Amino acid sequence: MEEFDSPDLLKEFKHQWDIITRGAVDVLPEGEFEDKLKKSIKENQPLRVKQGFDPTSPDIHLGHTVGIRKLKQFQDLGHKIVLIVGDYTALVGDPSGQSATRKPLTHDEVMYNAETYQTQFFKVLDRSKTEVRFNGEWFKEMSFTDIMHLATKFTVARLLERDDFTKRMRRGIPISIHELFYPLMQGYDSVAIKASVEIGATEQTFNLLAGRTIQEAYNVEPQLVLTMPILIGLDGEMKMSKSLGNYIGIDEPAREIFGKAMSIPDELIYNYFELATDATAERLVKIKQALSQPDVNPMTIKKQLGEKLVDMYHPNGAGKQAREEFERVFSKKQLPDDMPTKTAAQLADLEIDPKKIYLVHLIAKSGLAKSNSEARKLISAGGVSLNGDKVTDVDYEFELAEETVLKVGKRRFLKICPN
RNA sequence: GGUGGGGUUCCCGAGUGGCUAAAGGGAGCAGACUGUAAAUCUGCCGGCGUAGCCUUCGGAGGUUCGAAUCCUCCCCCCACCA
Repeated sequence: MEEFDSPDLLKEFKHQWDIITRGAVDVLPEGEFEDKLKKSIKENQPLRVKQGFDPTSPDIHLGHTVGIRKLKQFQDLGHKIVLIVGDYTALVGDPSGQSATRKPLTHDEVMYNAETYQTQFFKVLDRSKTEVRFNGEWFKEMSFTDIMHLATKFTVARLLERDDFTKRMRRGIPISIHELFYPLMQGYDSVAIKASVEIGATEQTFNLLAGRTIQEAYNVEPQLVLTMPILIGLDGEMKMSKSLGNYIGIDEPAREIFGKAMSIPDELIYNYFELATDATAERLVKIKQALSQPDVNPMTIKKQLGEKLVDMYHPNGAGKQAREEFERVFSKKQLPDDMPTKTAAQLADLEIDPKKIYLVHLIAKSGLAKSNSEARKLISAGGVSLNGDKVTDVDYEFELAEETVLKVGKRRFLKICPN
């Protein structure tokens, strides 16, 4: 244990420790973590806190923000944040939590995603205090000998003992050799940037700990590991992920963020407050209490959640506005404030004749349905209306004479006007 | 390397020459009821201006009037053997 004589230092440590461990699942190894933090404070030497993101999709969602917001807390405490954009690891694909090999991305896709990632990161983090590194920086320099050397640091047995691999083996789903390299690559990132702490979701525990092993093998002081809970997606079952489509993207319009928040199962309300918002400990206690009272409709609290989430990623006041709009559109079944609009000329561009609009085409070509067949199904299911009048005739055609509002399902709108 | 068993639509899984765009379940979408929650019920659930066509049963060829189904080669998974 470090000697910690000054009460000021001790107070600072307690303050930091409290913030850092809040919401975390594991802090490994605990004693070592405390010592390292104390040393950092005493010597005024910030920790290098790392988290990596593979730019496999263009959207950062609330699931990612669980880790990013933890980074932000470290940042606010004066520590150094190092974001790794995994341009090379993305080409391999992290097998964590995967039931099948990820499909490889092209370099162009990766670079495009990496670009949009960065702007999204800085909706939470302070750009000027963040170091962003692409891991291609070191991987593209490695020779085959270097790679083989890296591969000697880990045994097959250790890699295969992971749950993800065990499950895949048992179910007869292929595992490619290159996927075994993922933890090694992630670990080597920690060597390259000399990470002192790495953050990740609990499913990352193996990779994070592998980082320690690799660092030691390369004579770098092993990093500390901090794991955060996995945020459950909108379906209430699976982890939030882009590929499952059960996510709230931080770049989404206010209305979407709010609407999606409203669609989560009630049991997840507290969870979202805790993991995805900056609600204070006192606020969380109040929320928990309110949710346990039978006379409180969880919907009201869910609305607070939606409002909060919108405010985090949109200008102030957007949350309230989104809530009001939601109430207007869904509770009172009125029209939204603003909706996508197409003029006669724009319709003509879509090859729709404003004088004789074939409803099926209008729905499909304006993107309110994926295909004509889909549009037809929606019409015959009674999910389509024009100016509030339900249309059930699949062959319906009409002339665009006045401003008309097309509604498809509960939440898709399109306004079309003659000029 | 050998022998045997497998690979079916988003997922699981039935189907072993035409009746098969392919049973059933799950997921999803829409409708009713609601709080865009849950539960329940109903409909849809490859594409095309709905008419027959086109695409789809690991991949590529072939047999046949006709193939998810038969043959050949290849790829992948599993079991046992080496």
